[in-house]
Amino acid sequence: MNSSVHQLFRQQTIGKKKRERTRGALLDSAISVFANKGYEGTRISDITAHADVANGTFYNYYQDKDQLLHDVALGLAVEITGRINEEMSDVTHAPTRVALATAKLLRTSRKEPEWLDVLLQGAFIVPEVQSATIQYLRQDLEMGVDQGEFNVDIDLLLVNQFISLIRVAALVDPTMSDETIESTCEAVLRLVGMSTANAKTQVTAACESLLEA
Amino acid sequence: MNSSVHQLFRQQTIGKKKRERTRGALLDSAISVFANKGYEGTRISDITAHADVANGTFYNYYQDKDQLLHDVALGLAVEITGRINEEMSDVTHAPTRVALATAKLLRTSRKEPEWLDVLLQGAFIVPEVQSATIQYLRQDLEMGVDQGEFNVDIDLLLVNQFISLIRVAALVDPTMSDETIESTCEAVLRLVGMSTANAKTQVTAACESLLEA
DNA sequence: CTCATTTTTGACATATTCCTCATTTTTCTT
DNA sequence: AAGAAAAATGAGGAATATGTCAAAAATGAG
Repeated sequence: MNSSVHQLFRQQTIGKKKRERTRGALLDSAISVFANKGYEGTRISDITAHADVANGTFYNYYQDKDQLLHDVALGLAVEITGRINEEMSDVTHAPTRVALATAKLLRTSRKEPEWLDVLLQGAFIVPEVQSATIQYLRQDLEMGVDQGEFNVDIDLLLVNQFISLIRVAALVDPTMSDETIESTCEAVLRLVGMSTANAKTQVTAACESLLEA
Repeated sequence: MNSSVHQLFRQQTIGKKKRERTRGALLDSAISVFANKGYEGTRISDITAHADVANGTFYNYYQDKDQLLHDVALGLAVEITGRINEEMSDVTHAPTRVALATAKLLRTSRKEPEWLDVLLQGAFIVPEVQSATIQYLRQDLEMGVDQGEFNVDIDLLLVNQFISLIRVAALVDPTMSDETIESTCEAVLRLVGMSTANAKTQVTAACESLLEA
């Protein structure tokens, strides 16, 4: 059991009391199991087995799978969007921000495929996770419209279209090749109304700045 | 039980022997139950109850849920793509074809929301259904490139991006308002590299021709 | 209408998962 | 290191699902 590499939540609970450490183990295990079996397909016992704890231990922390998904996905949302936003704090050009954020997100998915998978599962099931996920994206999109770079109405449908393009990348190419990342970045820029040529230019620039970092 | 309105498969088996009629009832019921509970969430007993047959009857026709999903989704794919293609046999302008096909598909979803839902579930689970779904779409996309209207590489990723935009429409707005349909049509045209303005024009024209029909 | 054939039935044995809780084990403060 | 509090345990009862099959019912060809 517990062949995970990530240990996101366990990292966060080192030094804390036993209660928080076990919770971290459950959350980390949930990431792996949800990603591999899908939310519907996972059994409570899958998670406890993966976390190397007894069956009943689960119920000391959560009442059901829903609550666990909520915590896991929200934790991932905070972690991932937090990281990406921090790294882009000095970028003010909306197309660059969008291309960079998309590329960074997909890069994360290459290193930790389970994270994006579970985050997106959560975003489509738990409203609160959806809000958290959408929040920053919507800002950048509206910034792009204000800057005259994006030529499209920003509404709930568009934001969801955007997210679904991210999801498809992970689905079609789980290895998340550079090619897939670039194609996806270009696609999201076209979606928001940029020309193919313009999108290509932006993505090339953004990806170069990624390599430097 | 059996409050369905569609009866797609039962229509196809009127006059046939009992065996085919029962199979049709199971297939129609599967559409409703898969759509409402999701593939993973449905139990064999949900389907037999909905079809007003005994539990064991299911096993006279299928060995498991997978086979049923295969038949249901493939049947829907054939039915839906067949209808749409027939209605567009005289349209040779690729952007018009793509806008029209998208609008027609989403119109179908407005009248029979369960059809598109189950078709797409199948397309993401059963490879054969995915092929059947992609087939015509890919032709039209390549035609658009040849005609110099679409400015993008047609690959598996793009086709899946296209399909995911369809799916999002059904997810965000299950009532499938005219606004959602038009927005989605415009989005798919932008995805394949058309300008926002150009996409709008094409969609307006296509939707007008829909109203005439 | 007859009756061989086809189809349906539903109780049942098997299997899975959920969730509880009395007991045991571990933690960690003093 | 002691011992009260916190946490983990896992056996087992309740609930639900699966797949089988001998018997009953319906079908439809002649």
